[in-house]
Amino acid sequence: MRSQLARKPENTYHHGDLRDALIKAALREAEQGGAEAISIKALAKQLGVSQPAPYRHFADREALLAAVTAEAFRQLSAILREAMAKPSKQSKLSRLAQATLEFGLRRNGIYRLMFASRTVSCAAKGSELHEATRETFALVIEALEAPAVGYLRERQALKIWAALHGVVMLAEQGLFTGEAAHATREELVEDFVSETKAALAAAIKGARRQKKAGS
Amino acid sequence: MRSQLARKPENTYHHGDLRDALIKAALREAEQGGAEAISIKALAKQLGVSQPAPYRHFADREALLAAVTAEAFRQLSAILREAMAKPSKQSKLSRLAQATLEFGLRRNGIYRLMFASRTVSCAAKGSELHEATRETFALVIEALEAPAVGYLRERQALKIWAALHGVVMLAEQGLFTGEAAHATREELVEDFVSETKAALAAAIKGARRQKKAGS
DNA sequence: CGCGAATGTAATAGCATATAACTTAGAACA
DNA sequence: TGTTCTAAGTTATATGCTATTACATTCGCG
Repeated sequence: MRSQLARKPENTYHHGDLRDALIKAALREAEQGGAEAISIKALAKQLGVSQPAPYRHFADREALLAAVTAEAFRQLSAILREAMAKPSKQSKLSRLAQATLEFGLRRNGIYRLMFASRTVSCAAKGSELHEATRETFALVIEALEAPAVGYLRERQALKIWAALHGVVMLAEQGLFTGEAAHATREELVEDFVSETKAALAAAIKGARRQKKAGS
Repeated sequence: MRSQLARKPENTYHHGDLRDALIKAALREAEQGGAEAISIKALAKQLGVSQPAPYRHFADREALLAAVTAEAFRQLSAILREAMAKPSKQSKLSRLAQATLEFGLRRNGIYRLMFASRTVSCAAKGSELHEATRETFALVIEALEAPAVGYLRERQALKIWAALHGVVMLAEQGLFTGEAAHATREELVEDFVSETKAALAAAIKGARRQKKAGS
Protein backbone atom coordinates (compact mmCIF):
# COMPACT_ATOMS: atom_id res chain seq x y z
CA MET A 1 0.00 0.00 0.00
CA ARG A 2 0.86 3.65 -0.18
CA SER A 3 3.17 2.77 -3.03
CA GLN A 4 1.21 5.00 -5.38
CA LEU A 5 2.06 8.28 -3.80
CA ALA A 6 4.92 8.26 -1.34
CA ARG A 7 4.23 11.62 0.16
CA LYS A 8 3.40 11.98 3.82
CA PRO A 9 5.36 8.98 5.09
CA GLU A 10 4.25 8.56 8.68
CA ASN A 11 1.97 11.27 9.94
CA THR A 12 -0.82 9.59 8.13
CA TYR A 13 -3.79 11.27 9.71
CA HIS A 14 -3.95 14.01 7.14
CA HIS A 15 -3.21 12.81 3.69
CA GLY A 16 -2.17 16.22 2.50
CA ASP A 17 -3.63 16.22 -0.97
CA LEU A 18 -6.40 13.70 -0.98
CA ARG A 19 -8.61 15.53 -3.43
CA ASP A 20 -5.97 15.57 -6.10
CA ALA A 21 -4.83 12.05 -5.36
CA LEU A 22 -8.39 10.83 -5.74
CA ILE A 23 -8.73 12.41 -9.15
CA LYS A 24 -5.45 10.99 -10.37
CA ALA A 25 -6.19 7.52 -9.03
CA ALA A 26 -9.71 7.61 -10.46
CA LEU A 27 -8.28 8.51 -13.86
CA ARG A 28 -6.03 5.48 -13.67
CA GLU A 29 -8.98 3.26 -12.83
CA ALA A 30 -11.13 4.70 -15.59
CA GLU A 31 -8.40 4.15 -18.16
CA GLN A 32 -9.68 0.64 -18.84
CA GLY A 33 -13.13 0.30 -17.42
CA GLY A 34 -14.60 3.75 -17.82
CA ALA A 35 -16.78 5.40 -15.23
CA GLU A 36 -18.05 2.10 -13.89
CA ALA A 37 -14.54 1.20 -12.80
CA ILE A 38 -14.40 4.16 -10.44
CA SER A 39 -15.31 3.07 -6.93
CA ILE A 40 -14.97 5.48 -4.06
CA LYS A 41 -14.40 2.67 -1.65
CA ALA A 42 -11.65 1.10 -3.75
CA LEU A 43 -9.95 4.46 -4.26
CA ALA A 44 -9.97 5.14 -0.53
CA LYS A 45 -8.39 1.78 0.16
CA GLN A 46 -5.83 2.30 -2.56
CA LEU A 47 -4.81 5.64 -1.10
CA GLY A 48 -4.72 4.32 2.43
CA VAL A 49 -7.52 6.43 3.87
CA SER A 50 -10.79 5.40 5.40
CA GLN A 51 -13.71 4.71 3.14
CA PRO A 52 -15.75 7.86 3.88
CA ALA A 53 -12.75 10.18 3.65
CA PRO A 54 -13.35 11.05 -0.01
CA TYR A 55 -16.74 12.49 0.91
CA ARG A 56 -14.91 15.37 2.59
CA HIS A 57 -13.84 16.46 -0.90
CA PHE A 58 -16.70 15.36 -3.12
CA ALA A 59 -20.37 15.52 -2.24
CA ASP A 60 -21.04 12.23 -3.97
CA ARG A 61 -19.78 9.93 -6.67
CA GLU A 62 -21.18 12.16 -9.41
CA ALA A 63 -19.16 15.09 -8.15
CA LEU A 64 -15.99 13.02 -8.25
CA LEU A 65 -16.80 11.88 -11.78
CA ALA A 66 -17.32 15.47 -12.85
CA ALA A 67 -13.95 16.50 -11.45
CA VAL A 68 -12.25 13.52 -13.05
CA THR A 69 -13.92 14.27 -16.37
CA ALA A 70 -12.83 17.90 -16.20
CA GLU A 71 -9.26 16.81 -15.58
CA ALA A 72 -9.51 14.42 -18.52
CA PHE A 73 -10.64 17.28 -20.77
CA ARG A 74 -7.70 19.37 -19.63
CA GLN A 75 -5.36 16.50 -20.42
CA LEU A 76 -6.90 16.09 -23.85
CA SER A 77 -6.57 19.81 -24.44
CA ALA A 78 -2.90 19.62 -23.53
CA ILE A 79 -2.34 16.70 -25.89
CA LEU A 80 -4.13 18.48 -28.72
CA ARG A 81 -2.22 21.70 -28.13
CA GLU A 82 1.03 19.77 -28.23
CA ALA A 83 0.03 17.98 -31.42
CA MET A 84 -0.88 21.28 -33.04
CA ALA A 85 2.33 22.92 -31.91
CA LYS A 86 4.86 20.42 -33.13
CA PRO A 87 6.29 21.13 -36.57
CA SER A 88 5.02 18.78 -39.24
CA LYS A 89 4.27 18.77 -42.91
CA GLN A 90 0.70 17.86 -42.09
CA SER A 91 -1.89 20.46 -41.30
CA LYS A 92 -2.84 21.43 -37.78
CA LEU A 93 -6.28 20.03 -38.31
CA SER A 94 -4.92 16.69 -39.43
CA ARG A 95 -2.65 16.47 -36.42
CA LEU A 96 -5.46 17.39 -34.06
CA ALA A 97 -7.71 14.82 -35.66
CA GLN A 98 -5.23 11.97 -35.50
CA ALA A 99 -4.31 12.88 -31.93
CA THR A 100 -7.97 12.80 -30.95
CA LEU A 101 -8.38 9.42 -32.57
CA GLU A 102 -5.38 8.02 -30.79
CA PHE A 103 -6.55 9.40 -27.47
CA GLY A 104 -10.00 7.95 -27.98
CA LEU A 105 -8.66 4.51 -28.73
CA ARG A 106 -5.72 4.24 -26.37
CA ARG A 107 -7.44 5.72 -23.39
CA ASN A 108 -10.88 4.54 -24.27
CA GLY A 109 -12.22 4.21 -20.76
CA ILE A 110 -11.44 7.84 -20.13
CA TYR A 111 -12.76 8.78 -23.52
CA ARG A 112 -16.10 7.15 -22.72
CA LEU A 113 -16.13 8.98 -19.43
CA MET A 114 -15.76 12.24 -21.33
CA PHE A 115 -18.09 11.77 -24.25
CA ALA A 116 -20.40 8.87 -23.61
CA SER A 117 -21.69 9.54 -20.14
CA ARG A 118 -24.28 12.00 -19.00
CA THR A 119 -21.80 13.72 -16.71
CA VAL A 120 -20.96 16.45 -19.18
CA SER A 121 -24.52 17.27 -20.18
CA CYS A 122 -25.41 17.63 -16.52
CA ALA A 123 -22.59 20.11 -15.92
CA ALA A 124 -23.82 23.59 -15.07
CA LYS A 125 -22.94 26.56 -17.23
CA GLY A 126 -20.01 28.01 -15.36
CA SER A 127 -18.74 24.78 -13.84
CA GLU A 128 -15.17 23.58 -14.03
CA LEU A 129 -16.23 20.76 -16.33
CA HIS A 130 -18.23 22.98 -18.64
CA GLU A 131 -15.29 25.33 -19.04
CA ALA A 132 -12.91 22.44 -19.72
CA THR A 133 -15.11 21.11 -22.51
CA ARG A 134 -15.48 24.51 -24.11
CA GLU A 135 -11.76 25.03 -24.03
CA THR A 136 -11.18 21.75 -25.84
CA PHE A 137 -13.70 22.69 -28.49
CA ALA A 138 -12.00 26.04 -28.90
CA LEU A 139 -8.86 24.15 -29.92
CA VAL A 140 -10.80 22.47 -32.69
CA ILE A 141 -11.82 25.85 -34.02
CA GLU A 142 -8.24 27.02 -33.75
CA ALA A 143 -7.01 24.00 -35.67
CA LEU A 144 -9.09 25.01 -38.66
CA GLU A 145 -6.73 27.95 -39.20
CA ALA A 146 -9.53 29.90 -40.78
CA PRO A 147 -10.68 33.47 -40.32
CA ALA A 148 -13.89 34.08 -38.45
CA VAL A 149 -16.53 34.67 -41.11
CA GLY A 150 -19.87 34.52 -39.46
CA TYR A 151 -20.14 31.17 -37.78
CA LEU A 152 -18.71 29.16 -40.64
CA ARG A 153 -15.73 28.13 -38.59
CA GLU A 154 -17.84 26.97 -35.70
CA ARG A 155 -20.02 24.95 -37.98
CA GLN A 156 -17.13 23.14 -39.60
CA ALA A 157 -15.57 22.60 -36.21
CA LEU A 158 -18.76 20.96 -35.01
CA LYS A 159 -18.78 18.75 -38.05
CA ILE A 160 -15.23 17.49 -37.82
CA TRP A 161 -15.52 17.09 -34.07
CA ALA A 162 -18.66 15.02 -34.48
CA ALA A 163 -17.11 12.92 -37.21
CA LEU A 164 -14.05 12.20 -35.11
CA HIS A 165 -16.13 10.98 -32.22
CA GLY A 166 -18.12 8.79 -34.50
CA VAL A 167 -14.98 7.13 -35.82
CA VAL A 168 -13.76 6.46 -32.30
CA MET A 169 -17.10 5.00 -31.31
CA LEU A 170 -17.38 2.70 -34.28
CA ALA A 171 -13.77 1.64 -33.94
CA GLU A 172 -14.40 0.72 -30.34
CA GLN A 173 -17.48 -1.22 -31.38
CA GLY A 174 -15.33 -3.33 -33.65
CA LEU A 175 -16.75 -2.11 -36.93
CA PHE A 176 -13.24 -1.62 -38.29
CA THR A 177 -11.93 -5.05 -37.40
CA GLY A 178 -12.24 -8.32 -39.25
CA GLU A 179 -14.14 -8.49 -42.48
CA ALA A 180 -15.55 -4.99 -42.06
CA ALA A 181 -12.16 -3.30 -42.16
CA HIS A 182 -12.65 -1.86 -45.60
CA ALA A 183 -10.95 1.31 -44.51
CA THR A 184 -8.65 2.09 -41.67
CA ARG A 185 -9.68 4.46 -38.98
CA GLU A 186 -6.85 6.78 -39.90
CA GLU A 187 -7.94 6.87 -43.52
CA LEU A 188 -11.46 7.78 -42.55
CA VAL A 189 -10.21 10.53 -40.30
CA GLU A 190 -8.10 11.93 -43.12
CA ASP A 191 -11.14 11.83 -45.37
CA PHE A 192 -13.07 13.91 -42.90
CA VAL A 193 -10.18 16.32 -42.51
CA SER A 194 -9.97 16.85 -46.27
CA GLU A 195 -13.69 17.33 -46.60
CA THR A 196 -13.71 19.80 -43.76
CA LYS A 197 -10.94 21.87 -45.32
CA ALA A 198 -12.69 21.87 -48.68
CA ALA A 199 -16.06 22.76 -47.22
CA LEU A 200 -14.57 25.52 -45.11
CA ALA A 201 -12.70 27.06 -48.00
CA ALA A 202 -15.76 26.94 -50.21
CA ALA A 203 -18.03 28.37 -47.55
CA ILE A 204 -15.73 31.28 -46.75
CA LYS A 205 -15.20 32.06 -50.41
CA GLY A 206 -18.94 31.97 -50.95
CA ALA A 207 -19.65 34.20 -48.01
CA ARG A 208 -17.10 36.80 -49.12
CA ARG A 209 -18.47 36.90 -52.63
CA GLN A 210 -21.98 37.32 -51.29
CA LYS A 211 -20.85 40.10 -48.99
CA LYS A 212 -19.06 41.94 -51.79
CA ALA A 213 -22.09 41.69 -54.03
CA GLY A 214 -24.31 42.97 -51.26
CA SER A 215 -22.21 46.03 -50.38
CA MET B 1 -48.16 -4.07 -9.17
CA ARG B 2 -48.50 -6.42 -12.08
CA SER B 3 -50.10 -3.61 -13.98
CA GLN B 4 -47.36 -3.80 -16.57
CA LEU B 5 -48.21 -7.18 -17.99
CA ALA B 6 -51.59 -8.53 -17.06
CA ARG B 7 -50.98 -12.06 -18.22
CA LYS B 8 -51.07 -14.95 -15.80
CA PRO B 9 -53.57 -13.45 -13.37
CA GLU B 10 -53.43 -15.67 -10.29
CA ASN B 11 -51.26 -18.73 -10.63
CA THR B 12 -48.30 -16.56 -9.99
CA TYR B 13 -45.64 -19.13 -9.35
CA HIS B 14 -44.55 -19.29 -12.94
CA HIS B 15 -44.55 -15.93 -14.61
CA GLY B 16 -44.89 -17.39 -18.05
CA ASP B 17 -42.58 -15.15 -19.99
CA LEU B 18 -40.21 -13.59 -17.52
CA ARG B 19 -37.25 -13.40 -19.85
CA ASP B 20 -39.09 -11.32 -22.38
CA ALA B 21 -40.79 -9.22 -19.73
CA LEU B 22 -37.41 -8.42 -18.20
CA ILE B 23 -36.03 -7.21 -21.50
CA LYS B 24 -39.04 -5.03 -22.20
CA ALA B 25 -39.06 -3.57 -18.69
CA ALA B 26 -35.32 -2.97 -18.79
CA LEU B 27 -35.69 -1.10 -22.07
CA ARG B 28 -38.25 1.15 -20.44
CA GLU B 29 -35.90 1.82 -17.55
CA ALA B 30 -32.97 2.52 -19.84
CA GLU B 31 -34.97 4.99 -21.88
CA GLN B 32 -33.97 7.82 -19.59
CA GLY B 33 -31.06 6.72 -17.49
CA GLY B 34 -29.15 4.39 -19.77
CA ALA B 35 -27.53 1.19 -18.60
CA GLU B 36 -27.04 2.49 -15.07
CA ALA B 37 -30.79 2.73 -14.64
CA ILE B 38 -31.20 -1.01 -15.14
CA SER B 39 -31.37 -2.78 -11.80
CA ILE B 40 -32.14 -6.45 -11.65
CA LYS B 41 -33.61 -6.10 -8.23
CA ALA B 42 -35.90 -3.24 -9.25
CA LEU B 43 -37.02 -5.09 -12.37
CA ALA B 44 -37.87 -8.18 -10.34
CA LYS B 45 -39.94 -6.14 -7.95
CA GLN B 46 -41.67 -4.36 -10.81
CA LEU B 47 -42.63 -7.65 -12.41
CA GLY B 48 -43.77 -9.16 -9.17
CA VAL B 49 -41.18 -11.92 -8.90
CA SER B 50 -38.54 -12.55 -6.31
CA GLN B 51 -35.24 -10.76 -6.61
CA PRO B 52 -33.09 -13.71 -7.78
CA ALA B 53 -35.67 -14.96 -10.30
CA PRO B 54 -34.07 -13.08 -13.23
CA TYR B 55 -30.89 -15.08 -12.73
CA ARG B 56 -32.73 -18.12 -14.07
CA HIS B 57 -32.76 -16.36 -17.43
CA PHE B 58 -29.58 -14.32 -17.43
CA ALA B 59 -26.25 -15.42 -16.04
CA ASP B 60 -25.55 -11.94 -14.70
CA ARG B 61 -26.32 -8.30 -15.24
CA GLU B 62 -24.04 -8.10 -18.26
CA ALA B 63 -25.98 -10.87 -19.98
CA LEU B 64 -29.22 -9.00 -19.43
CA LEU B 65 -27.68 -5.81 -20.78
CA ALA B 66 -26.49 -7.67 -23.87
CA ALA B 67 -29.97 -9.02 -24.53
CA VAL B 68 -31.52 -5.61 -23.98
CA THR B 69 -29.00 -4.00 -26.29
CA ALA B 70 -29.66 -6.57 -28.98
CA GLU B 71 -33.38 -5.87 -28.73
CA ALA B 72 -32.64 -2.15 -28.98
CA PHE B 73 -30.67 -2.71 -32.18
CA ARG B 74 -33.54 -4.70 -33.63
CA GLN B 75 -35.92 -1.86 -32.77
CA LEU B 76 -33.61 0.66 -34.39
CA SER B 77 -33.36 -1.54 -37.47
CA ALA B 78 -37.15 -1.66 -37.67
CA ILE B 79 -37.39 2.12 -37.36
CA LEU B 80 -34.76 2.65 -40.03
CA ARG B 81 -36.39 0.15 -42.36
CA GLU B 82 -39.68 1.94 -41.92
CA ALA B 83 -38.11 5.32 -42.55
CA MET B 84 -36.47 4.03 -45.71
CA ALA B 85 -39.66 2.39 -46.93
CA LYS B 86 -42.06 5.29 -46.66
CA PRO B 87 -42.50 7.33 -49.81
CA SER B 88 -40.85 10.74 -49.64
CA LYS B 89 -39.20 13.24 -51.87
CA GLN B 90 -36.07 12.93 -49.78
CA SER B 91 -33.49 10.28 -50.41
CA LYS B 92 -33.38 7.03 -48.49
CA LEU B 93 -30.08 8.04 -46.98
CA SER B 94 -31.48 11.32 -45.76
CA ARG B 95 -34.44 9.62 -44.16
CA LEU B 96 -32.24 7.02 -42.50
CA ALA B 97 -29.95 9.74 -41.22
CA GLN B 98 -32.69 11.88 -39.75
CA ALA B 99 -34.38 8.84 -38.22
CA THR B 100 -31.12 7.84 -36.58
CA LEU B 101 -30.68 11.33 -35.20
CA GLU B 102 -34.18 11.36 -33.81
CA PHE B 103 -33.75 7.95 -32.24
CA GLY B 104 -30.45 8.99 -30.69
CA LEU B 105 -31.95 12.10 -29.14
CA ARG B 106 -35.40 10.95 -28.15
CA ARG B 107 -34.37 7.62 -26.74
CA ASN B 108 -30.98 8.73 -25.60
CA GLY B 109 -30.62 6.36 -22.67
CA ILE B 110 -31.12 3.42 -24.99
CA TYR B 111 -28.87 4.99 -27.57
CA ARG B 112 -26.06 5.24 -25.03
CA LEU B 113 -26.65 1.64 -24.08
CA MET B 114 -26.16 0.71 -27.72
CA PHE B 115 -23.23 2.84 -28.75
CA ALA B 116 -21.50 4.20 -25.70
CA SER B 117 -21.07 1.18 -23.53
CA ARG B 118 -18.62 -1.65 -23.81
CA THR B 119 -21.41 -4.19 -24.10
CA VAL B 120 -21.27 -4.32 -27.87
CA SER B 121 -17.51 -4.60 -28.21
CA CYS B 122 -17.57 -7.49 -25.76
CA ALA B 123 -20.14 -9.37 -27.82
CA ALA B 124 -18.81 -12.57 -29.35
CA LYS B 125 -18.77 -13.04 -33.10
CA GLY B 126 -21.90 -15.09 -33.63
CA SER B 127 -23.85 -13.73 -30.68
CA GLU B 128 -27.36 -12.37 -30.89
CA LEU B 129 -26.07 -8.88 -30.19
CA HIS B 130 -23.31 -9.05 -32.78
CA GLU B 131 -25.77 -10.14 -35.44
CA ALA B 132 -28.19 -7.37 -34.49
CA THR B 133 -25.51 -4.68 -34.87
CA ARG B 134 -24.38 -6.02 -38.23
CA GLU B 135 -27.94 -6.06 -39.48
CA THR B 136 -28.37 -2.42 -38.56
CA PHE B 137 -25.17 -1.48 -40.35
CA ALA B 138 -26.35 -3.41 -43.40
CA LEU B 139 -29.29 -1.02 -43.56
CA VAL B 140 -26.90 1.91 -43.75
CA ILE B 141 -25.22 0.34 -46.74
CA GLU B 142 -28.61 -0.30 -48.30
CA ALA B 143 -29.63 3.32 -47.79
CA LEU B 144 -26.74 4.45 -49.97
CA GLU B 145 -28.57 3.00 -52.98
CA ALA B 146 -25.27 2.42 -54.70
CA PRO B 147 -23.89 -0.56 -56.59
CA ALA B 148 -21.21 -2.64 -54.92
CA VAL B 149 -17.96 -1.44 -56.45
CA GLY B 150 -15.17 -2.87 -54.37
CA TYR B 151 -15.71 -1.69 -50.86
CA LEU B 152 -16.56 1.90 -51.74
CA ARG B 153 -20.07 1.50 -50.42
CA GLU B 154 -18.91 0.06 -47.13
CA ARG B 155 -16.43 2.86 -46.69
CA GLN B 156 -18.99 5.58 -47.24
CA ALA B 157 -21.42 3.76 -44.98
CA LEU B 158 -18.83 3.75 -42.23
CA LYS B 159 -18.28 7.45 -42.72
CA ILE B 160 -21.88 8.55 -42.59
CA TRP B 161 -22.60 6.18 -39.73
CA ALA B 162 -19.70 7.60 -37.75
CA ALA B 163 -20.72 11.16 -38.50
CA LEU B 164 -24.28 10.53 -37.38
CA HIS B 165 -23.16 9.15 -34.07
CA GLY B 166 -20.89 12.08 -33.56
CA VAL B 167 -23.75 14.51 -34.09
CA VAL B 168 -25.90 12.67 -31.57
CA MET B 169 -23.08 12.65 -29.02
CA LEU B 170 -22.33 16.32 -29.36
CA ALA B 171 -25.99 17.22 -29.31
CA GLU B 172 -26.39 15.29 -26.10
CA GLN B 173 -23.38 17.08 -24.67
CA GLY B 174 -25.10 20.38 -25.27
CA LEU B 175 -22.76 21.65 -27.96
CA PHE B 176 -25.72 22.63 -30.09
CA THR B 177 -27.56 24.58 -27.46
CA GLY B 178 -27.19 28.14 -26.33
CA GLU B 179 -24.59 30.33 -27.91
CA ALA B 180 -22.93 27.43 -29.69
CA ALA B 181 -25.96 26.62 -31.79
CA HIS B 182 -24.48 27.96 -34.96
CA ALA B 183 -26.05 25.13 -36.87
CA THR B 184 -28.90 22.84 -36.10
CA ARG B 185 -28.31 19.16 -35.71
CA GLU B 186 -30.57 18.46 -38.65
CA GLU B 187 -28.58 20.81 -40.86
CA LEU B 188 -25.35 19.11 -39.95
CA VAL B 189 -26.81 15.73 -40.69
CA GLU B 190 -27.98 16.94 -44.09
CA ASP B 191 -24.49 18.25 -44.74
CA PHE B 192 -23.04 14.86 -44.04
CA VAL B 193 -25.67 13.19 -46.21
CA SER B 194 -24.86 15.45 -49.14
CA GLU B 195 -21.14 14.95 -48.77
CA THR B 196 -21.58 11.21 -48.58
CA LYS B 197 -23.62 11.15 -51.77
CA ALA B 198 -21.08 13.29 -53.57
CA ALA B 199 -18.12 11.28 -52.36
CA LEU B 200 -19.79 8.02 -53.25
CA ALA B 201 -20.69 9.15 -56.75
CA ALA B 202 -17.20 10.45 -57.36
CA ALA B 203 -15.55 7.33 -56.01
CA ILE B 204 -17.67 4.97 -58.08
CA LYS B 205 -17.16 7.02 -61.22
CA GLY B 206 -13.43 7.07 -60.59
CA ALA B 207 -13.29 3.34 -59.96
CA ARG B 208 -15.18 2.56 -63.17
CA ARG B 209 -12.98 4.79 -65.26
CA GLN B 210 -9.92 3.17 -63.79
CA LYS B 211 -11.29 -0.27 -64.47
CA LYS B 212 -12.13 0.59 -68.05
CA ALA B 213 -8.69 2.00 -68.66
CA GLY B 214 -7.13 -1.08 -67.15
CA SER B 215 -9.05 -3.61 -69.25
C1' DC C 1 -1.48 29.47 22.85
C1' DG C 2 -5.82 28.32 22.04
C1' DC C 3 -9.76 27.78 19.28
C1' DG C 4 -12.32 26.88 15.11
C1' DA C 5 -12.42 24.95 10.63
C1' DA C 6 -10.77 21.41 7.75
C1' DT C 7 -9.99 16.79 7.38
C1' DG C 8 -9.82 12.36 8.98
C1' DT C 9 -12.11 7.81 11.45
C1' DA C 10 -15.53 4.36 13.22
C1' DA C 11 -20.04 2.70 13.02
C1' DT C 12 -24.00 1.96 10.54
C1' DA C 13 -28.03 2.07 7.24
C1' DG C 14 -29.61 0.86 2.74
C1' DC C 15 -29.40 -0.96 -1.75
C1' DA C 16 -27.47 -3.93 -5.52
C1' DT C 17 -25.32 -8.23 -7.38
C1' DA C 18 -24.89 -12.89 -6.99
C1' DT C 19 -25.01 -17.75 -5.04
C1' DA C 20 -26.86 -21.82 -2.47
C1' DA C 21 -30.32 -24.73 -1.03
C1' DC C 22 -34.98 -25.64 -1.24
C1' DT C 23 -39.89 -25.76 -3.60
C1' DT C 24 -43.37 -25.94 -7.10
C1' DA C 25 -45.57 -26.59 -11.53
C1' DG C 26 -45.55 -28.42 -16.08
C1' DA C 27 -44.21 -31.75 -19.53
C1' DA C 28 -43.01 -36.08 -20.96
C1' DC C 29 -43.28 -40.68 -20.99
C1' DA C 30 -44.50 -45.48 -19.16
C1' DT D 1 -53.40 -41.87 -15.38
C1' DG D 2 -49.65 -41.50 -12.52
C1' DT D 3 -44.62 -40.86 -11.82
C1' DT D 4 -40.71 -38.52 -12.46
C1' DC D 5 -37.51 -35.11 -14.35
C1' DT D 6 -36.62 -30.48 -15.22
C1' DA D 7 -37.46 -25.61 -15.79
C1' DA D 8 -38.50 -21.82 -13.18
C1' DG D 9 -39.44 -19.68 -8.92
C1' DT D 10 -38.57 -18.95 -3.59
C1' DT D 11 -36.14 -17.85 0.86
C1' DA D 12 -31.89 -16.94 3.05
C1' DT D 13 -27.52 -15.16 2.88
C1' DA D 14 -22.73 -13.35 1.58
C1' DT D 15 -20.39 -9.55 -0.36
C1' DG D 16 -19.53 -4.89 -2.10
C1' DC D 17 -20.74 -0.07 -2.82
C1' DT D 18 -22.77 4.56 -1.61
C1' DA D 19 -23.77 7.65 1.73
C1' DT D 20 -24.72 9.62 6.49
C1' DT D 21 -23.94 10.43 11.40
C1' DA D 22 -21.26 11.17 15.26
C1' DC D 23 -16.77 11.53 16.97
C1' DA D 24 -11.47 12.53 16.75
C1' DT D 25 -7.38 14.93 15.23
C1' DT D 26 -4.55 18.24 13.12
C1' DC D 27 -3.61 22.75 10.93
C1' DG D 28 -3.51 27.46 10.78
C1' DC D 29 -4.77 31.93 12.19
C1' DG D 30 -5.71 35.52 15.54
